[in-house]
Formats: sequence, C-alpha cells, structure tokens
Amino acid sequence: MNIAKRKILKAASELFLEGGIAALSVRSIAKKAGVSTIGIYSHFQGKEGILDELYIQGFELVMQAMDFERKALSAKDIMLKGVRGYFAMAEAHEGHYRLIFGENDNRYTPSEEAKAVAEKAFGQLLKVTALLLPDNASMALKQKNALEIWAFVHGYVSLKHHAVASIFETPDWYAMAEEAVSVHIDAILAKPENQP
Amino acid sequence: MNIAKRKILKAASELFLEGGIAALSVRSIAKKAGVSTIGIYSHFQGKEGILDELYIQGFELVMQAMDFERKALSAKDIMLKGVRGYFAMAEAHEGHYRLIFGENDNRYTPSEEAKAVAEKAFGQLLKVTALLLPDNASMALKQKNALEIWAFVHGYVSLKHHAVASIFETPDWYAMAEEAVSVHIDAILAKPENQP
DNA sequence: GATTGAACATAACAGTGTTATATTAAAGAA
DNA sequence: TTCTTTAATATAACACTGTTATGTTCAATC
Repeated sequence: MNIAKRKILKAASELFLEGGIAALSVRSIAKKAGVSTIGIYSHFQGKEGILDELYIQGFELVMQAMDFERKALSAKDIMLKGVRGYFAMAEAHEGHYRLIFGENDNRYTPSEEAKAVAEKAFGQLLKVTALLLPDNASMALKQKNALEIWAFVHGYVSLKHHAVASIFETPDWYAMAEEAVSVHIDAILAKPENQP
Repeated sequence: MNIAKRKILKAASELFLEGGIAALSVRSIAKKAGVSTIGIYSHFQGKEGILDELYIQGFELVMQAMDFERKALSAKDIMLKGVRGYFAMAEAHEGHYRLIFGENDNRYTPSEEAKAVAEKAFGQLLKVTALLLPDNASMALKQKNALEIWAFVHGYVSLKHHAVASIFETPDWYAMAEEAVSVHIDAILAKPENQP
C-alpha cells in the first residue's frame, strides 16, 4: 500500500472515529490527508471504497471482540463472553457498528470483498454456536441457532440507538440484554432437537 | 390541512413508497406535488418535517399491525399474532421500517412529536407483554420483557436487510423468527419472577 | 382600503460525490 | 539511458443536495 493510500485511509479513520459517517466527505478526507480529492478515486474508486474499508474494519472489530481464550469455559460461558465482547465493541465503536448494520446511509452497498468479511464474522459466531449443539448438528441447524443469537444481541444494540431507548431508566442496558440472551441460550440448550 | 400541504405529503408518500428515502429530494417532492420547493419549508419546516410525517406513518403502521381482535386467544397467542403482524408490516413497508429504525440517514433525528408516536407504539407492545405477566408485575418488569420481545423481533427484521442474509437458504425467514420468539416467550413464561 | 402575515416562485448559496482535463511521476520496455 | 505507457495527481467543472434570500402575491384582519 503506498503512502498516499495510507494517508487517506488514516485520515478517513480518524474523521470517522470523531464524527461518524457525517464527517466523511471526500473533501474533508482529502484535506486531512494532505492530498487532493482525486486520490480517493484512484486509490479507493471513490467514497464507496473508503466505506468498504471501514465496513471491513467494523467486522474485524466484531471478530476481535469474540476472540478470546476458551479453555476451562463451558459452551454457554463461551457464548456469553462473546456476547459481552460484542456489546463492548458495539459501544466502543458506535460509528463502525452503525455502518456495518446500515444505520447510516442506505445508498451504501458493501462490495463483495466487504461482504465476505461479514460472512467470515458470521462464520465465527457459527463456530461458537456449534459448541452449544450436538456434534452431529446439521449446518442448517447451526445457522438457525447462530442467527437466533445474533438477532437477539443485534436487536438490543439497535434499540439502544433508537429514540425510544430514552424511555428506559435502566442502569445497565447490556447487563439486561445479556441476561435475556442467557435465558434464551438455556432455552436453546433445552430444545429436544438440540440434544445429542 | 390546506391543499398545498396535502399535495406535498401525498407526493412525498408516493415517492417514498416507490423509491424509499433516496427518492425524497425536496425538488422531486415539489415537482411531483406541482408546487415550488418553498412550500416544503413553509408547511413542513423543511425536509425533516416530511421525514417526521413518514416516521409517524411508520409507527402507526406498526400499531395497526398489532391491532386485532383478542377474544379467545391466550396471552402467548396474542403476542405471537402481534409478532406476525409486525413481520408482515416490516416486509410490506420496508421503506417505513428502515426510516423508523434509522437505517436510512443518521442525520435525521425524529421530532418530539414523532418520538411520542414511537413511544405510543412501545406502549402497545407493553400492554400485550403485560398479558404474559402476573397482574402485579411492576412497570420495570413489563418494560424489560417488552424490550426483550422487541429486540428479538427487530433483530430478525434488521438482519434480513443485512448483507449476510443471503447466506441463508431458508425458505421462510419470518417463520423461523416466529418459532425462535415463541421459544423465548415460553422461557419468559417459565421464569420464576414472572409467576403469579 | 390599508396593513400584516402567510404562501409562493425563483435564484442563490454552500455543501455533496463524481467526472473531465491537463500535468507530472513512475514503471516498463527497448 | 531513453522513450513510451500507465498511474497518480491538482484543479475545475458538473449535477445534485437542503436551505436561505429576495421579491411578489394572496388572504385575513382592522
């Protein structure tokens, strides 16, 4: 990666961290990087390319948050630790979270490369979910259960960003969310179809 | 409401239904309504006012979807019917759904009036959730459980809009979602804290 | 009828992502 | 090393965005 490309990406990442996607105009990125706007087109094929890089960063942050030492933990505890990591990431990197879940601009469509990273992240969740299921569980069953967990945790993050979140006086949104997910994991473990 | 205001709102609604928020520029709305752009500022205080009207429409659609005859249904069945209505609405009115959950433009912030309608919709969900709980359940317990259901169902809708949704070969996303929610409702009903 | 405020048309403003044009720099071939 | 081709670059222009400014017309009130 050449110097200008690196400078552009660094400038974009910094602006994004400070001000989210609203701070990311091609002129402000170019200015901060000390180059002209054309660099964004030659190196990144336009603003979409910048957004793709940030999207990929976002899912990499998701994967990192769920990457930890698993020894001596039960399957449920591994999942819950992953869920906690996911919530921590969502809170610490709100701009990235909003970008990867399309809470910014529905005109942005991730590239195939960016989508592949999203799928990889889901693959990680799938592996953790498989720990909850019998060894001979089908791929469809694993996917179904992984999606279930993801829908639940993402739902909590998304609603926290919502206008109605202010109705809740809850001291700790994510503790509440974790407890609900924990109950659901128990329900998954108790399902007849999920027995060895 | 005067004629121009009505024409503008009608034009905006039609454009929105066809092309989502991307179709809603003040010039295209004004042109379709047969007025100049200034009407959007005098009648709606700008584009935000149009978005507020559509946001309010969106939550009204949510409330309608969950409004049905409840006689002869158990508390769980009432909730599941509401969940089905919610999914049907989310599918039939994707533009509205994306708008009310911020999947469009994070520069749009709902007005106090629009937020009040969102809160009203949550109040409806709260009433249905209360049916699952003992009569003496506290407001906090009701809110917690209502949020749980909402997080789950919204999570499924949101992930259906996501790039990773294409991984799933599932014939019926929402049937799968409903089943997961049903399991969770059972888990809620089984909780010691939720017993009469 | 005169005054005031609202509604309205149009132009201009400041911003957006992108493309066009010309120039310079870098890489590859002879 | 020199020449040719390609890539990178600066700048201006384009078409679009939401909004404000300016002036005119309309409607309501006195």
